[in-house]
Amino acid sequence: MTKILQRNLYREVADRIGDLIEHGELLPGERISEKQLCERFGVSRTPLREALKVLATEGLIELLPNRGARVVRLTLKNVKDTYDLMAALEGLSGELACEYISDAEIAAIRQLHDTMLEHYRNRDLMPYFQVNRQIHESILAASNNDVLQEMYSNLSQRIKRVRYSKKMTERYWSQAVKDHENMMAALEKRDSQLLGQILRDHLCNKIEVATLAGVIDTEDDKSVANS
Amino acid sequence: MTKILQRNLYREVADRIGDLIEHGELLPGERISEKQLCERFGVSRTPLREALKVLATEGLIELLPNRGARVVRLTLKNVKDTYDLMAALEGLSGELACEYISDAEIAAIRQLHDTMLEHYRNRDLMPYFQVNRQIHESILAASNNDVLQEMYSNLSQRIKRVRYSKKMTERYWSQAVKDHENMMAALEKRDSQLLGQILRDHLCNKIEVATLAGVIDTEDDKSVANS
DNA sequence: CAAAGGAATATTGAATTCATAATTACTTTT
DNA sequence: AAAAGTAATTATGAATTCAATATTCCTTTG
Repeated sequence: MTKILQRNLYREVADRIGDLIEHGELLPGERISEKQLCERFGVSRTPLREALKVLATEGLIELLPNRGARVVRLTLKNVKDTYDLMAALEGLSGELACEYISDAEIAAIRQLHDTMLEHYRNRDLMPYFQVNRQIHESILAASNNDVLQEMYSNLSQRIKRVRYSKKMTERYWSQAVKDHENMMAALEKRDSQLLGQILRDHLCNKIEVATLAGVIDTEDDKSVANS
Repeated sequence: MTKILQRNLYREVADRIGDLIEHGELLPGERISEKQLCERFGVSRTPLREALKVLATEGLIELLPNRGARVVRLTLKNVKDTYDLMAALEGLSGELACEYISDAEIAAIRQLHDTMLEHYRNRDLMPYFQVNRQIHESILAASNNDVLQEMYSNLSQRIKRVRYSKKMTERYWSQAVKDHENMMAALEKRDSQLLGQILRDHLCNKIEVATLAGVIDTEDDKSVANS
């Protein structure tokens, strides 16, 4: 309901629609009413429609000519494809990071790594996820490849809705931690090939069909809960 | 000058502006005049501005608030980053292709491969490039990953301007052909790890700084020729 | 009562209009 | 004549208006 009065209106609107999608206020398959969103954001249809076109390009919504916009339905295949792609990108980020990363940056990641282990020992799932994400983001940042970061960020956006709803079994979790031990070792040796390989195969980058079955968008217009 | 009268106007306009960029009619750094393009395409500013926003999202142009749009300047780093990324994507496409490709599809690629060798023997550069591209596209298609294909296509678009202006030295060319021999063998064995590795390291995916120095966008507004 | 047809309504697509910021051209001053 | 300041012009940003396509709701017909 808060009125937007910033410059780059279309980008602002696009971001806010993105938030609505992420938080499940706009459901997959459901028609997106331009009028409704205009009123909600307090803008005219011009910047709103620009935002819709941008979001369609980013792959978050799809535009049906003369029949409005709707949130993209995340099929199992779609999510699997995205995971595969993100794994490849993470692999590349690891390879490049080894070439460019400074000792200080490695030390910072080592810090994060140890913190994460602490959270694992305490079985603090949410803090674990948080620090885990920070580690991967740090490696990505160290890759020194802007295009890579942009692409990864876009893919991340697309599946945010379903990503962190994974359930962690004990076996799964301990394997993920082992992967991270190996990652850390490879990074400290600056072994780009090895780190690349580990990240490409890293458990978190491999989709677990079973764990996702429950959060994938269903056939009918109303999606299941996806918090 | 041909008037556009199709539906999905903004997409049509975006594609045509993309063509103008590719063919060097719009130069990097140069300000893009909305009025001029509107007159050229015979459309109003509304769909044109939508197209500009989409092209900015696709990374072909950049929008400066209140100061218009301009074609993205391809720096050496930018192109290198894109190449690295595309190499990783090709690697993934190879891995996935090995899992999904049919015997018939392999046979088709073998055909292309042999044709390409013929062009190499005759030193027919352009036909060689053409068939070479077809091979890579076939593998990409066989990967059965739509998200991957979409992203590859976007990256490809971004650097089309400078991509096929590479000069081929004899040494470079013969190595590229050797790579292809190995690719073909890995594919026929459906050795996903091997094919992935080969494609990631494939010569054509590694930027040759020297060969690109001449075609990269320069500092001044007028770019060098890029045909 | 179900299905088909057709007006009424609502929604989208695109042009136009209005407001505001940037650029250019023209003075004025030193 | 060069620099600075100011008016005129132009370009961009966003709202509004107009046109065309879908959708809804009601009537008609079998």
